[in-house]
Amino acid sequence: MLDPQLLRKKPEDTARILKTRNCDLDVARLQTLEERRKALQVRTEQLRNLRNTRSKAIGAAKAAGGDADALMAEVKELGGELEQCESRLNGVREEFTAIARQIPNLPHDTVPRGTDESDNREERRWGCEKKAARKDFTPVDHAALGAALGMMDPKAAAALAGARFVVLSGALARLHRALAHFMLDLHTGEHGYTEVMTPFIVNSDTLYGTGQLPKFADDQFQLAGERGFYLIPTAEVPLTNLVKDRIVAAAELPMHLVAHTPCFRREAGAHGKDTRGMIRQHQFEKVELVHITRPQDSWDTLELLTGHAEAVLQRLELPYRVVTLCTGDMGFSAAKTYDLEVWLPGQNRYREISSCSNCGDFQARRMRARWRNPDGGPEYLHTLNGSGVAVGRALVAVMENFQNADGTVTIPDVLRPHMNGEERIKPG
RNA sequence: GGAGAGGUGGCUGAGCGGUCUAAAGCGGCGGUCUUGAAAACCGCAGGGGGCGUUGCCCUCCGGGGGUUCGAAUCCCUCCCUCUCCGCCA
Repeated sequence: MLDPQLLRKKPEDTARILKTRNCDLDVARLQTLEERRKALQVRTEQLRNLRNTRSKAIGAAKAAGGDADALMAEVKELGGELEQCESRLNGVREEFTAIARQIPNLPHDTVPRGTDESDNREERRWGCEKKAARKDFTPVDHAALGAALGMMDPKAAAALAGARFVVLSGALARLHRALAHFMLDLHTGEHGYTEVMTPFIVNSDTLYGTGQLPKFADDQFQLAGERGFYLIPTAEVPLTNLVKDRIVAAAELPMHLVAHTPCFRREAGAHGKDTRGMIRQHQFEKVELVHITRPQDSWDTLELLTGHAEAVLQRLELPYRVVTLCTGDMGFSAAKTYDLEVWLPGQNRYREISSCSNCGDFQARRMRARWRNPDGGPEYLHTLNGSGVAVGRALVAVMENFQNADGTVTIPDVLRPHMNGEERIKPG
């Protein structure tokens, strides 16, 4: 959520910036609501003050043994007007917040303006020599490789659950696990993260905190029943919400958290997209990095976080590039996002494998997550998150980049300790 | 699943229809004393919001709803915690 003061005091400026994010703000409506709110709130508080003082007078009169009938009649009448004012005020407030909670975060000054991914700005590339060196045969995609190895079975998964699931087996299942373990070891051992294991089911309040609700309800898997449970779409949700409704001590900051979790997504708007292979699944695993920082530290932290995600790809020797998402391509809660796109020879293109964002105080405001600033009062925290990295897509990338002409897959050096020291995955 | 007990400020914990403007203790901050520290004593301290912003006011006792002139206190409901029993990886 944006600072409501921004919407109240500078609606035009805010609307102009939001326009670059394909978001139209109804400035006139907001101003009307704000005028009504002001008048109603002042009146409501006056009435409440009157009621409180009169009610106390009744108590005092009764305690003194006097007669309070006249006062009681007066306060009863007052209560009627108060009730009316309160309900009108609530109506105005509800409409205001209903609008406010649908508004995306404001982009940082360094974010390129644009409408879609073609306007994203490439920052750098890594590993291109390696990419060029592997042109001695025509690479196939991971789905074909996996099928030939006999270790990747979308048909079996379809029979179990439906489309957009996969069954892995043998060395490929193990490689998947090895990737997750390698990433966790790297982030906890060398990058200083604290490993966290969280619920994979959360309530609606938690999803609201990170911005998935109310606007993106269609992307979530909701569980049947009255409890309002959802499967997490990413570990960003439980990790970030660890500070929900808290005022954390300065000494606790910054927080660096990592979790390996499954992620569940409806992929509601993606019919017919990436139907082959395991690029886009309803269930996938991800190692997620979350930072909770003081406001003054978040921009440096975004660079640090992105570096940690890049380190994963570098150790795996996977060619990639870093792009800054343009205003039109950014996620709802982000102020700035770097995507890491890994090279997939089977598709002959770069595909997203990590997304690192600084959300500023946007999520913190929704979560009421603050810290005690020694120089002042409580202040909203800044939150960042990044994939470090998507495990399923990392498996795809390793398979396609490390494939050999004979259909085998060489195991990257850093994964071999997790693979019984094996050097290759062969059919069998 | 059955039975019961609870959710009050950073923590412990009193209050159970009207000076609650929430006792008291601990912890915290400031001061007195001291070479320094401790002890003792004195004082200050929550979050959110509004407005005519040296100040005044509203709101918050797990969430929501209700009763009442008035609710931390009574009623309904949901959530959470704890104890005992049963079941269970």
